[in-house]
Amino acid sequence: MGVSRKAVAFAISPDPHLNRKLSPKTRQRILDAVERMGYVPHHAASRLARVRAASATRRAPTMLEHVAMICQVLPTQAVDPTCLAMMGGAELELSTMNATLSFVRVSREEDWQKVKRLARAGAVDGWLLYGTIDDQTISHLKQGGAGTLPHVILGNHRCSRTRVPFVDIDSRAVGRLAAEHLARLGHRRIGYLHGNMQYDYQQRTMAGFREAVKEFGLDEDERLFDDQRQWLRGNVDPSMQWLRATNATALFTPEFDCAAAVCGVLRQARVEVPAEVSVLACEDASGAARNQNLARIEESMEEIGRRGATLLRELASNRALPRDQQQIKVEPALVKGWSTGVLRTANRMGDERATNSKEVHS
Amino acid sequence: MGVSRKAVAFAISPDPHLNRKLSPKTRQRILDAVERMGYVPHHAASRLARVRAASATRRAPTMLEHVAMICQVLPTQAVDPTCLAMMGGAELELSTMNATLSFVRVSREEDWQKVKRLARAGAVDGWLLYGTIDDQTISHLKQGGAGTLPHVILGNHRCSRTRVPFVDIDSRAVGRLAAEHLARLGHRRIGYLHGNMQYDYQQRTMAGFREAVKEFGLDEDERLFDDQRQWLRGNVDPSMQWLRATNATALFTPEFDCAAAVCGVLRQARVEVPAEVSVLACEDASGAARNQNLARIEESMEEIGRRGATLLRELASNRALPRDQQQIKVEPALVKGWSTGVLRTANRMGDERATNSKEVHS
DNA sequence: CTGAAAGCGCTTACAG
DNA sequence: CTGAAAGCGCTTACAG
Repeated sequence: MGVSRKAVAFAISPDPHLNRKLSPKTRQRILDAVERMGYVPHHAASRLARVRAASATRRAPTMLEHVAMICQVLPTQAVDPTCLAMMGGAELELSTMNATLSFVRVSREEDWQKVKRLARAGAVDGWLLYGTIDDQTISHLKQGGAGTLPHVILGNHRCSRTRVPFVDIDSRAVGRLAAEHLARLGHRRIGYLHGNMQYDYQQRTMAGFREAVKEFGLDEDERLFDDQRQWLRGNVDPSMQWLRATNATALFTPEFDCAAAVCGVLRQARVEVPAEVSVLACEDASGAARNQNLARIEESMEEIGRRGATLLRELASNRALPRDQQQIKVEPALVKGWSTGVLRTANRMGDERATNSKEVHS
Repeated sequence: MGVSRKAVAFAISPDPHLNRKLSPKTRQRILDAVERMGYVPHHAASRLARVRAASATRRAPTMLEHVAMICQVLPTQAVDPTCLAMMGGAELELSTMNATLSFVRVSREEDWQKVKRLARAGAVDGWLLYGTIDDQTISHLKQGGAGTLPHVILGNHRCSRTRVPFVDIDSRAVGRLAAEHLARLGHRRIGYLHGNMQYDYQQRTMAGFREAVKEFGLDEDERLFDDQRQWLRGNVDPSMQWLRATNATALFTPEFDCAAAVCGVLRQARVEVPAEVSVLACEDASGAARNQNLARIEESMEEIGRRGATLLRELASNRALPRDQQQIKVEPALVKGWSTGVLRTANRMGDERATNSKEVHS
């Protein structure tokens, strides 16, 4: 080939810094040859050899090869689509850097031994954290000697420390977006069917919604906020009483997979969507196949995973990343659908039957 | 400590064969000391050193340290609770052997490069396969040089080769169990609300059901088989027409998460469960928190993952495992709940209103 | 710019 | 049974 062993090492190195030491043309020639021969460096060998380099230069390795996703969930809670969507996104991103993603479930105290073990064995270069993450989780991570490795929290968390790196949905923007979209369609009385309000994101979503309601001069009426429970249970009568009493012309459901139930209740009550009442949903963007093309605000759990992996790589190579770049908020996106429409002048419920309303379900 | 380096290596080796070379007492003493000092062998180093041993003895390494779960799903299909439940089970089992589980999503043809790379890098000791697995998947696996590693298919697959190792639910037993349970309660006309019947497991479930219907001398009436679609959509009238026409006194819903919709339709039609009609569901055992304590047949996806990991370990250490031990069927379990009851002599629909029927929903 | 050489932290065959 | 020693396949500092 006429190239040195070192040049090959430079070319195939996952470190772009080393790649650049070769001319792009030479590098490509080497990569082609390597590809042709199907050569892949032995993982354990390169990892071991790099240990020396790391200790010689007295800095931690800057490469992100093996990432473990720690899912801290209750022992009973096995099924969690959100978690898998984030894993999918993280794996997608990591695979472009030839890195792998391991899954580590932590339910009980002693499960942290697994994490400690991985760290001490030098088997992991960074952590992604998902689930009920709080200060205690982080201190667990530090204890095992795993704290010298970079970590990023995915999604909601309850850490009080200000410098904890995370990627989450911009929940405030979700609430704002909802109010804005419906306001633009002329709605003034928007019903807000909220969840249990135990979580931060629920509070933030509502705060963003209230802000926008004020900003757009919509009706500020506390009665417009209702618990989603009655609707989820399919209790038609109380739901309809509330709807009539509040005179809401649009409904916003900030929790995933709630809008379908709401539409079901409205259908049973023969309330036409969107002619009489508009419905705006929230969905995970990757669950697109499931929904019924409702108008919705999409929050991409996959994107959280992707961005988490990217952030982790940056933290691995540059510990002094500015704080605002360590705290990433993923923007939600409004996706149009059949279930919202322009406010009609007289679409208080029961005042009229819309003449050319669309069929509400497929 | 007064023990040799070799003794320590033997004691901490993940290979039980080596562990046994020491007296249990000595081994425990060493393990305690190791634990106290928090020593964990460097992963890459031990892996590399073992390469020599493997090539010297001319056999593949028998240890299962790193397992990758290949999820072959459509690019759009990100959310899949079943997959995560299996991963959880596999990770649980693997963690007891100090092994890790990586997640590799394969959606497009070129994603197989990732698998190939992992195999060539010697980074993986075995594969778990999930998703739309067929003969082509297996040949993909073999091509990358990854075929020398053991693999186990989790759940449903379409491989025609007879010796493919897998762990799956015993679907036949699901159908049998349903018919048996309802027959014992005195039911003779059981409605079967089936899915799209595209998959093998759907065919097998129905076959098992038909077998048991014959065995228990229940009514064999083709009209008792109905597509679940009308019920899932909440179309009350056609569903009720079918129910009245068939005179079914019990309904079995073999697909996950279908029974709740069926109960909803019955509630709307004011048909009391179980006084007038019994409902028997199918659920993932780990999704227990979700269901409403319906009578159900539980299929444990987590168990599939666990057994898959165990089988993989056996394959890794013993390639000549008898075929019947490579093909594992996990037994479903009947879980009692409020939604099935003993057949009343006169509980044809509408003949009477049960006097002391239970409240049907929480 | 290149090549030979040391060494990463283990495992294990081998000599004592 | 024990200890010293070779070597796994890489990376990279170093001498040429």
